[in-house]
Parts: sequence; C-alpha cells; structure tokens
Amino acid sequence: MTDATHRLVQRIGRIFSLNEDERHALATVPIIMHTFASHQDIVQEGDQPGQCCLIVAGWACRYRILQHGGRQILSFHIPGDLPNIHGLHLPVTDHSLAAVTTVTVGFVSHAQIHDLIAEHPRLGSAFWKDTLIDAAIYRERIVGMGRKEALPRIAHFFCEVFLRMQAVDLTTQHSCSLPITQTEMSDALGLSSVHVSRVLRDLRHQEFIALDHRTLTILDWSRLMALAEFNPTYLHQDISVPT
Amino acid sequence: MTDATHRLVQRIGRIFSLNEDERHALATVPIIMHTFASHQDIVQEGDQPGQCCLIVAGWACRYRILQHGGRQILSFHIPGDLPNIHGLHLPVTDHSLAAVTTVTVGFVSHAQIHDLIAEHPRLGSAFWKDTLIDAAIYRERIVGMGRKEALPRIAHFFCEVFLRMQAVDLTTQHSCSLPITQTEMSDALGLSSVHVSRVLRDLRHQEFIALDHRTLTILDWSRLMALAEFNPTYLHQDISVPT
DNA sequence: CGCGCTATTGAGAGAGCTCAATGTGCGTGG
DNA sequence: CCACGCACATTGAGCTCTCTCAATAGCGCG
Repeated sequence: MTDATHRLVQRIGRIFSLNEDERHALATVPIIMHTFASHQDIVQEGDQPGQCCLIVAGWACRYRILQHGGRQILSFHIPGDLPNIHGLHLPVTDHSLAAVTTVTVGFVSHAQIHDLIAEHPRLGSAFWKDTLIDAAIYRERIVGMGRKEALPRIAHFFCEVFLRMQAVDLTTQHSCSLPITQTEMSDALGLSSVHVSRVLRDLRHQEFIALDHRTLTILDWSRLMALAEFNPTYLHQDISVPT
Repeated sequence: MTDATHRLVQRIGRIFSLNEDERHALATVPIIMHTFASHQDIVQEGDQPGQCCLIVAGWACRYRILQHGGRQILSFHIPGDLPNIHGLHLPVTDHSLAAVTTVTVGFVSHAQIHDLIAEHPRLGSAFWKDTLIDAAIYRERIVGMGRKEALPRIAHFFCEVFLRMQAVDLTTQHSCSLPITQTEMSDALGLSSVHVSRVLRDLRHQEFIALDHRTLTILDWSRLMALAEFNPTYLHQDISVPT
C-alpha cells in the first residue's frame, strides 16, 4: 500500500467500519501524486476541478481573500483529509485551497470516486460522513468566533488540532507538529497576528502549552479543555483525550 | 401532495435534477407532522434521534449555549430545510435545534431515508449535496465573523436570507418575512443586540433596506451586495439576484 | 554573515460591549 | 375597547478587548 492509499484507508476506516471488500477497493483506487510548495494554490476560487485532493503529507488550508486585503482561513488540512471532496457535488469551488507547508497531495478523479461509490454504496456514506464531520468543525469554529474571547478560542484550536493529528498517528505523547505561522493562525481565528502573539505568551506563561520550533505540546489537558470549553463530541470519532 | 412532501420535492428538486421515479419516491415518503411553539427545543444537544426533521412552515435554528450564558446560533432554517439530516451518519447531535417561530416540522425516520437511498442512489447524492450547501453557508458565516465588520456582516445575512427564501417561493418582489428578534440576529452573527440595533438604524437610514413588522425589504440590491461583498455562488443554486 | 520572514513589545485608537434607562408595540384579560 | 404587562427595540455613556501602526528582536537559510 502506498502512503496515499494508507492515508485514505486510515482516514475512512476511522470514521466508518469497512469490510475487506471496501478496504480493498479503497486501497486500489488510482491516485496521482503531486507536490506543492508552501503558499502555492492547489485549487482556486471559481475552479471546477474534476478530481479530489487527498492530503498525504504536510498541511494545506482553505481560504478566501476579501476586497480590502483581508484573508479568512476556513480550515487547515492535515494528512488523511479530503479538503475538496465537496467538489463531487458542488461544481464551482467557492474558496481557494493552498499549501501551508510543502505538501504532498494525491489526486483522485471524480469519475473514479463515483464508480467506487456505485460499486460500494457504503463508501458513499463514508465519504458523506467525512464531509459532515468537516461541517461539524465549521460549527465549532463559528461558536468560537462568535462567542469566545481570544484566549479560549486559541485554546480550543489547539485541542482540536492535537486530536485530529492524533487520529492519524501524527502525535507523540503530548506533542505534535503545528507548522503554521501566527499570522495564519490569526487569519483562521478572526484575530490579528499581534494579538495572537500576546495570547500565546499568556498560554505559555500560564503553562497550558509549550510551542517552539513549530511543535505544540499540551502541558495540561484538563485545564486547557476547561478554558476552551472543549468537548470532543463534535469530531464524531472514538477519541480519547490524553490525561 | 401534502405541504410537507411538496417542500421536500421542491427543495431537493432545486439542487438536483430528479427523474419521475425519484420525484415519486420522495413524494411518497411517510412523514409525521408535528408543531412546536416558538422557543421549544426540537432536538437537544446529546440526543441520538432516529429521524430527520423537515421544516414545513416557520423558522427554526440550531444553537449552542456556553458556560457563561452566551448563546451562539449556528444557522436559521426555513421551509424546505432538513436541519438535522446529518444525524443519518453522526449519531450524537452536537448542538440543539429549536423553533424560532411556531414551526411545523415533518419527521422522516432514518430507516426510511436509508431505504430511499438504497433504492434510488441518486437521492443519496441529492441529500449529500444538501448537506454540502449547508457547509458552504457555514464557511460564508466564518468569513463574515472573522473578517467583516458588523455592517457588511449584517448586510450579507440579509442577502442570504432573501435568496434562500426566494428559492422556496417565500418572497414577494423585494420583500420577505424575517421572523427573528434582534437578539437572535446578534447571537447568530457574533454581535450584541445593542449593536445590531444601531447597525440596523444605519442600514435603514442609508436606505439599503427596510425592516418593520418582521418584514425585510431590500431597497437597493446592488449597493447592499457591494457593501456585504456578497457573491451568491456559495449557495450553489441557480439563483438570480433581483435587480 | 547578512537578508528576509516571523515574532515580540509598546502605545494609542476604535469597533463593539455592557449596563441601564426609556420607548414602543402587541396580546390578553377585565 | 381600554388598560396593563411583557417582550422587544432604542438610545446614551463609559469601558474593554482587540486592532493598527511602528519599532525591535530572533531565527533560519542561502
């Protein structure tokens, strides 16, 4: 199994119990690999792609640019994510997708996915569920941006990132990679980068987290979760929060 | 055809081209009607419902309550919406659903929808697409809450509401019902109700809109859209913006 | 070893918040 | 049909969280 199919099976297998047939079907889907340098666009707003992306290595993000130069990052995507599978049914992309780090992407054509689903209808449900979890993550972001101050908002972001990384085996103990700048974080959370810098200082001083060299370490899960009002239900996976 | 099945066929037919079989299958799904008084919960956070809701008349909203009493409204739902169809694949509901006005709801059991999809796979895609549009609306909200000030944010909300209402034939000329309080609006958009009141005054004084007796009238579409940076692409429907 | 990107810190400004008082409209009951 | 009460809306005043601008510091890479 290649890296790419491994990621795909791991991801879908985690949110949906697959039988041997389905697993095999997924593992043999043709995937075309491509690498993008950081800041490169993978898909642009207005595009009508004929394929879905699978993030195999590195981070990507969906974003939108506003008239006066503002940027809103809609989501970050980590290995195993299918950041534009909605393209299967929404022909015109309403936001751009860019590489955050150097990113390895696998492309799977829509036709192939349609065939896969036609032959294994339960896989259709699995992909659908994947997009539903994506939407649940949006909801959680809305709650944070609408009704939480910067400190809990950022704390919540760290909880989420860590658990998502854990689900794809990219954590060690209480640490994981967080390969984004403070500006990217601020554009994702609706803050200024200056304020993010100050809030991070507080989170460090109060020993909730450590964050250096793009590595996030969660020092005190229970306090961080309480601060963030974090409840992992919305990720809709069997996740155990580290203690 | 009952009101409920009419709404269902209208909605799905609008986002997906149905053949006669599929239309008939949708039109004959058993639906159990129920009425909720305003402010009543229809589904609560943590519930594991065995059925989906179809809004037949009135408005509903998804929301979440935070520890210190804050409320975040995640979305409003109008006739034709299927506000918890994600329950098909996400067993535990991660937010509550409540009646905004007196609301008539049709309940369709998950089992029935699964059967429907098994027999008419394209209907599965149609429902899936419905949830993808839902997610696109979330994205748009995130952009507004993260990077737009109150005036364009509220303006955008009005554009969206009007077009969604138009898609289900609930507009007349440039007006539609907007049966929500300013407090509900503020909880949806991440503002205080006081500030919403002031912004509405501005929008009225500058003759973008009129809003009395829960009726919204858009007085100048092009100026309002420009103010809001509104681009209807994200609704992913054939929509013509009034001129 | 120096350039460029990222992070940090200070200072002042502002959008939006909270608290509180007043105004308005509508439904209910006498 | 009027009066009352309640929910909603409006307005004022002061406050605060977060922003912008700007300068400095640190780090990684060629």
